[in-house]
Amino acid sequence: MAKKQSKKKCDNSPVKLKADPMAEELAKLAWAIAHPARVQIVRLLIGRDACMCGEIVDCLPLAQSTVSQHLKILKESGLIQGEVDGPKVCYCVNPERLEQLKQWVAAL
Amino acid sequence: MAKKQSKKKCDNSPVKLKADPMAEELAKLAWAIAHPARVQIVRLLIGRDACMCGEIVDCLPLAQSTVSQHLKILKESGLIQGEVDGPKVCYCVNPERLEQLKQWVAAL
DNA sequence: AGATTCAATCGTTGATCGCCGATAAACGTT
DNA sequence: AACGTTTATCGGCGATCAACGATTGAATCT
Repeated sequence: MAKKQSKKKCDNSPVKLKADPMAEELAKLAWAIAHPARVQIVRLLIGRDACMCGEIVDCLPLAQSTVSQHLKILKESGLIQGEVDGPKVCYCVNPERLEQLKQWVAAL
Repeated sequence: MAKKQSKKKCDNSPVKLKADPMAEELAKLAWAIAHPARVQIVRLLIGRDACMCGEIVDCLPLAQSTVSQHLKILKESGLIQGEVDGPKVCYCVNPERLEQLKQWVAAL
């Protein structure tokens, strides 16, 4: 039987969805804020423009090493950046990257 | 010296940042799209309004069971919903939830 | 130099993810 | 009732996450 045409792919493209670089980038950014602690860190930094690492630790019910891990993840995503200020480290958001996240989500 | 008052907590609240329900909710939504495959699924559903599960499977280079897992995660986040249509299941985005994600991210 | 402070890193542990094949469950069809 | 189709779930595997304490590294202050 002619039967199952239901085997048609989406869109009529014969191949799989190509590895979408934008999907990967968005996923990476979303992953950065896919944890309550990281959301709070980002919002804290946005609200204060800049913040010492120690203050962030004091604001969260987590160990210093754990917070440092989250900061590292956020830094790797590009959402935040930290510059050394003497013995301390001052963190702040990367506005462009944050804007990129906002636009990509808005464009969904 | 009067010394550095830098020992001050954030905001001047003596306690830790309270468990922020909004942060958890946003993290949950972000987590839903924190994987390239799930981003592609969401975009696919947005672009087509609705899509059978089988079609989604055909669009991704993943096993059927894996796609089903991703769909389950997306469903649990509320971003998509699926209604049974005979032996098949028709998935579609939940516009309100998607809008919520957009607004929360935009409000960052 | 020595002591102190601050932050990053290391090493460990338990939980979860992401993937798969295989199996089960739901439904329509013959 | 038996079959085929479609989707969800189960079990297993390796990899990664999230958390912590302890240690190290860098910079400042006595």
